[in-house]
Amino acid sequence: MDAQSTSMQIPEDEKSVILDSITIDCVIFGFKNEELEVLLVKHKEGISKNKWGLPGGWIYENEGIDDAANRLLLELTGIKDVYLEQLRAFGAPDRFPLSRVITVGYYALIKEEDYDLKAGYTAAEVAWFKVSEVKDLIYDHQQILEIGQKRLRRRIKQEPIGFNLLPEKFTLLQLMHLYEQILGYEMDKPNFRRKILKMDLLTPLAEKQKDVSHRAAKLYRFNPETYKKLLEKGFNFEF
Amino acid sequence: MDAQSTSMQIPEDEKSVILDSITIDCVIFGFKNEELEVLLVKHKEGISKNKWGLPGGWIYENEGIDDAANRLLLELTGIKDVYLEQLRAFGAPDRFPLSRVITVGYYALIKEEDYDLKAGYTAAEVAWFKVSEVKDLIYDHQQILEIGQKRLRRRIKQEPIGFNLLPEKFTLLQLMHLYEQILGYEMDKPNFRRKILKMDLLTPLAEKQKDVSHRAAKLYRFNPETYKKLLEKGFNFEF
DNA sequence: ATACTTGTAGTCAATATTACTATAAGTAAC
DNA sequence: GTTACTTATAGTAATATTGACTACAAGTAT
Repeated sequence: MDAQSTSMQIPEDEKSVILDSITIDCVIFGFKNEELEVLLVKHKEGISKNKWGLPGGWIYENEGIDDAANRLLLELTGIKDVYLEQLRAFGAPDRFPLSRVITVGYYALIKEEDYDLKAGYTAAEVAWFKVSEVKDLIYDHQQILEIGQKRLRRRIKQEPIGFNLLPEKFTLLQLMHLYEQILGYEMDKPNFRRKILKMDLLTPLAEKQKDVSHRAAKLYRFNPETYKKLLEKGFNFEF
Repeated sequence: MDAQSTSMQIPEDEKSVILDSITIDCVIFGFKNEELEVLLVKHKEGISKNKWGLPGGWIYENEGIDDAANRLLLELTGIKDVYLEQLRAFGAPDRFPLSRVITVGYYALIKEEDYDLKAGYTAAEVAWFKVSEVKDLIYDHQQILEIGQKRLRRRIKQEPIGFNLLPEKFTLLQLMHLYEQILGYEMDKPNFRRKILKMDLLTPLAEKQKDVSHRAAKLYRFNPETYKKLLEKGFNFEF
């Protein structure tokens, strides 16, 4: 979202407290039906009317950019304490056609189950899209999305951040599918299982999957203590 | 370098063509005498007079931020085509005391031998410092430096970017020392040699080291073709 | 000639990876 | 309930990698 695209919505007296040539845009990833998804908003006004783009907004003058990104995310999705990391600044001189605006890209990982579409915008304006099918976003948002995907791919190989996309309880196969989806290649079930279990990162639960038409798999929970230890020591999630 | 700190140096008629609340700051790494170094400049005017900070500057209104970073680097060091990558935007509301300025951090790797200190500034204003000894930089530059180090540490484990810090011809031990310096731990010589040679990333030269008071080591050159192949396929530089 | 320093080669046990096969535990169809 | 089907989970075996070493080569300095 860029300054001019929706500036009519901002009352005059509020304009003075936001920075006017820097915006924030968020790539919000979710995972549903074995597919990586991204949350997009449809612009209502301005030159990008009726086109889809990344959710974003302005930074208040007394607010840090990370704080601004967290606030925008809360305003949009109604959830807080999500995994959120800055991608980088995007500043091609012609990235926004009406004036020189630099945007700071962020990417977030959320559990789709926790998220209620109606919390912020109405359903007509915001929706999940399969990442693989997204195209023709406004401005340079397609590029920001790509950089976000690239970052996610890198991160997931070194930190178990994938857990932010899954429900609390999940099966090993779900986790493996998440990895396959993000990394873009297939894996071997027994090998994946062995490697991830040896890391001692998952806590097995007494529970099992329900309502599946085949042998129910054991459910696991992510073990944050081991995660911390592994982070300090450094490790490799390559499969 | 922030807007106000040296604003007196900019003629009035040039002010209009730069962006006024965004700057660029560069962490320029070098490697000399087995130590990782960083290039700093001493501020001459403004509130940070006589204090050391990262070299930086403004972005022209018709210039992309990556272009601006490359230009600033050329102006400062006289060299181009260096390894340069954006770190991220730094935007704490109080990072610059006089006004709200967001800076975009970059980090560069250069071969110190290629660099002539006198090309840009005079020797009194710019100097190399051992990274381990740098402290009390202006504003949030200490943080930017740390983030730069962290990024370098990460990158060097996945891409052989270390070559950008070494001279064209180098010995295996020099390369290993570079890794040790950046990663902060010691390595085993025979094992390092074996692993890196197997990657087929180095081209052995007929030449040997000169003027050393011990057995001269063979010199190697970096092989860019293998590098490309390895990058596509993905690999691990962990030692 | 000897000590000393660094380069380079090689060894070997432990561990990890890869590509599998095999079996267990369920559901669904007949 | 027996059979087919699906997914879960266990195990195996060849191969490659790692990590901690030893040994020796090739120079310099005394």
